[in-house]
Amino acid sequence: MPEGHTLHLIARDHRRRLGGRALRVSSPQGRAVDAARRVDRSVLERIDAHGKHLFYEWSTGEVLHVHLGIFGHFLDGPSGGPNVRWRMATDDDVCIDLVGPTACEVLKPDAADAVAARLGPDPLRRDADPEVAWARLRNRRVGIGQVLMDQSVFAGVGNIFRAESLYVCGIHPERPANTVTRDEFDALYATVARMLKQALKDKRIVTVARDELPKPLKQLDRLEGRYVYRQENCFRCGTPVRRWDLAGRWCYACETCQPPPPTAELWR
DNA sequence: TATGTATGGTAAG
DNA sequence: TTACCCTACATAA
Repeated sequence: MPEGHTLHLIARDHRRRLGGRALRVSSPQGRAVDAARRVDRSVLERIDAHGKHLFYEWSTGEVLHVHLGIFGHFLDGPSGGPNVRWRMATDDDVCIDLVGPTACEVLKPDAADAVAARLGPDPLRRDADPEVAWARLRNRRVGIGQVLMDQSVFAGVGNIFRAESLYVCGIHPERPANTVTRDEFDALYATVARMLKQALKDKRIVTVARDELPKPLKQLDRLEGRYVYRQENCFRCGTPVRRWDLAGRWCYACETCQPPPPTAELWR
């Protein structure tokens, strides 16, 4: 159930424990047996996180592509359960199991590149280029809230970072993307980048600025430390937070701090 | 114990 | 636009 920073944490952990070693790869569940056989006993040379996607490069030249989706997660194995899609183990003590992923496939380099090429800039990566995001969003008429969640525009942004970054920038999610100014875009990109980096450092998502927090980080409940995401009232002004369904996902906004565009009001 | 919800994305229609 | 993937967790009963 990750947003982008989680995948970078996983990549970092797997790099440390599995990187550079010949691994025993299997699919106890049976669903990816052939794929596992193709890389079994080869060396895991490189692990890359791009947005919510993970890429594992093997000495065979092939690439394992993983996307966790809502349900997917890694756990330290061997877990014994019948639902392990993918297992990577060293000869000694490390065993990492993958359960319930949306994607778990072994690809040729070209195909893996094609997956990565569809993704927009991930602010947690050195190669992230904001201009790509700007170019992909500036002509779109749908709400900026929808565009922010589009992984081909911003890679790594999920529902929490969407709500919180738009809040911080004072932009309503229903503002058509093509009405977002260059200055607003720059602020939005910088905000998303800052939030992702902070979450990477904290290993959790606390978007409220440190000097606004009412109590120490460690004492914050799971849902605290957010301005509007899953909040009853706006953190700053107390206005009841509006929640509505946007393309199948809950969207949150404070319509005092984030003035709705004129067109949105006509529909209400 | 049962039920509902979720930080996501794809493929089918 | 809908169905699906098919887990973990919180809350209700």
